[in-house]
Amino acid sequence: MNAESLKGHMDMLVLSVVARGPLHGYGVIDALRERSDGSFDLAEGTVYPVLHRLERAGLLTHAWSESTGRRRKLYRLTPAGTARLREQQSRWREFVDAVESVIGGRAWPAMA
Amino acid sequence: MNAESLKGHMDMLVLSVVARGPLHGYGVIDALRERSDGSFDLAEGTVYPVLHRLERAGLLTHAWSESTGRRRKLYRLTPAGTARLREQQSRWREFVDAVESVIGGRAWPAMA
DNA sequence: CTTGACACCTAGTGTTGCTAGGCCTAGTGT
DNA sequence: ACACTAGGCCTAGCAACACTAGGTGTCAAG
Repeated sequence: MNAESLKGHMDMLVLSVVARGPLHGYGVIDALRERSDGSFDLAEGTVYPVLHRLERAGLLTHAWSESTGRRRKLYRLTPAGTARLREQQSRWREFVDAVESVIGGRAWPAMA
Repeated sequence: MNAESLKGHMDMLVLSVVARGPLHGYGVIDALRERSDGSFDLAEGTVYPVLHRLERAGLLTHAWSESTGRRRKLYRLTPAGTARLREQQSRWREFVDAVESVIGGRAWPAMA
């Protein structure tokens, strides 16, 4: 999957998977890879900065977990995060519709 | 429409409208605005660099037109541009599917 | 004779996802 | 004992990109 296509949509994707239940960084990566059927196979260096940014923005909070002896930073949505997710999903629909109507619309046989 | 969402998709959008027939810069802007029903209302400073980049990449060529007394740079697709457009559209489908299955998919496998 | 639409252009900015590294612990070989 | 992998966290710097804010010039309308 091309890197650039993700720009501007990462927040929504991360918020989406965290919305289903508390997750730590690695868990977010796994969830995105699995739910996208392998399409989104992100590096840690991609995901961690996103989590930090979202937390700084007040959309996520974290709590440390040591249960397994391994330290994990479990993130979950704040109410603002839930609201933002809903908003971004509706923006996403509009975006897809707009793109589809540009590339999809009927036209004279594309030539050249 | 948020700026960041467009990243990585501009090329496809511009190629798409030019594929319908030769267009100059302003024409591209108009076409995108109209076809997207106002969602994509781009500034010249956004579109011109894209056209130049696409031409440098061999996906577009231009010819000057002076017919109306106004100089216009009419762009059209090269064969490579047509191929790239097709490829990007199929990538677009995959991208949309991947995103949808992340945000849409049903919640955690109730998992026993 | 100024205003605004049309038509072109570019240097610089801010955001963003990625690369490439680093640190630490737990388990698995050998 | 030692190496190696996987899990888990992190950040500095890079490159791409869309946008801002400016510029030049023509033409029609008031």
